[in-house]
Amino acid sequence: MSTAQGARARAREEVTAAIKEAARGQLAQEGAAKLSLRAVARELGMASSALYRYFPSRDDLLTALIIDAYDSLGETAEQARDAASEAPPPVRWLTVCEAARGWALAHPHEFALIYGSPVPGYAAPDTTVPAAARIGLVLIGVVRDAHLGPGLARLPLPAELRPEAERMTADFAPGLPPETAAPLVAAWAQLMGLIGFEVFGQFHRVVEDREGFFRHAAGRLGESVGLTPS
Amino acid sequence: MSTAQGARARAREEVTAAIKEAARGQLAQEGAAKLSLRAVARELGMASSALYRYFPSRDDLLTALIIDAYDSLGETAEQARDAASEAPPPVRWLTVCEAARGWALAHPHEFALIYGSPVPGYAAPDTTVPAAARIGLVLIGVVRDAHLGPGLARLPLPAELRPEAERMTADFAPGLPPETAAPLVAAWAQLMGLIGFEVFGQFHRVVEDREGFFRHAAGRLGESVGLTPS
DNA sequence: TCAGAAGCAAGAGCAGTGCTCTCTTTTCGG
DNA sequence: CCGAAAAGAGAGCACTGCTCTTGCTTCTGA
Repeated sequence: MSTAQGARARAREEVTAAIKEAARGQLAQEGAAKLSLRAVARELGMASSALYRYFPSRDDLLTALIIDAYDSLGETAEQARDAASEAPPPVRWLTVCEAARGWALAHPHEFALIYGSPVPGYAAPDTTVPAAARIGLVLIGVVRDAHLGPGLARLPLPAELRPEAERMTADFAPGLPPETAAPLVAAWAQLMGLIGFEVFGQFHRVVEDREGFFRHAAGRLGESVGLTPS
Repeated sequence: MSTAQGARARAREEVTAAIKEAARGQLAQEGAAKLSLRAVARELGMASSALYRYFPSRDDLLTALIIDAYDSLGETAEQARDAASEAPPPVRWLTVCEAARGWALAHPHEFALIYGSPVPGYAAPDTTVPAAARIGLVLIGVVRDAHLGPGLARLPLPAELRPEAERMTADFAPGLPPETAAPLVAAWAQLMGLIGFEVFGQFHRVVEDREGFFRHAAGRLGESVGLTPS
């Protein structure tokens, strides 16, 4: 945002970016647990204490990296959606899912940062929420497009879940039939479960044809939210 | 195993158990990242160096805790299955799923240890594999029972995934129709995705009726492997 | 314009960590 | 009973996050 607002502010932004860049490099090599402020400072040729002018603590640096990771994943998903804007919704759904998987495989430690165990304290701070929502919004958008067209199947909804489903649609998926809200949220979590198992090595000696397996599973996930293949 | 084999060996087992017990306590309070060997030693009133007679490194202690956590979850799942042995397979599936969720909510840090980001190095060592498989075997067993009875729906299987599906059934789900193998593995990963999202706070301000939402999602997960509700 | 305020960098230092080494004590087996 | 093996204790190394103090630079407002 507001650039060219004094040489000092620009320098600050540049140093901040450099710190995050170096930290991201360490993250990719060693993982979040071994990310060291002193090593980052060493790589940048500055005193470790100077680093605290930019991030008040190690956890704050990690939080910044978390937000960046959410944004990076979200942007990847958005690009995949836009690139497949001509395709029918089920294909677009699969494209977005595969883009998310590809991003996670390319950035395993960043994926672990956002969908693995939360490292700082216990729960992630609220500042991460908007960035975290991006990929969810992409998935919702694909389903909404299908609903506006003719291609969304109706799903059964147990009576006791109806109030929750209506609250969900009102909160973050307006214009969608309430029956799809819960399956959509579930599919979001399940998609990350599939990706996480692959990234974290849980499929070791279990799934060999990872690509084909994921295609199949993600396709069925799309069906579970009402996207019927042609 | 081999107890009463000399007082020395028994003392060793006791100390080993005490170390793991104290470590588990720290894990539950602070999380894996802040588990400190020295703090464990302090709590037990022994020198930190003495601890290395029992675990050659911090990561080895963590690995032991990982195996115990897998076993604890597996045992919980097995008990739930046995307690519902009279119920029809779809109900038993749901019972096992809910038991897994309950265990994870009761032991969030242990869940994070096994299904969150792998802490030591990158991938978990092979010694964890048998313990990790336990809950998977429970899920397979439920579906197999349904197959031996009349209650398993046939699923479509894309031709390009057939070899992989047949390898899977041969490897760890003999006697099951190949079409269910891939959905079963996917359901396993997706179940942990659902639980993980709830445990890690990803459903914050998204899902309110967690219990009902999970019931619904887990039930549909059962359907996705062919378990048709009565 | 130019002093004061604010921002920035650096170094020393504190408390804590994982881990290794050496030394002493205890315990077991032949 | 005695030598060997196991266990414990303590000092110490290199590292960590973080704080405090000390200078220096840049910006700002009277």
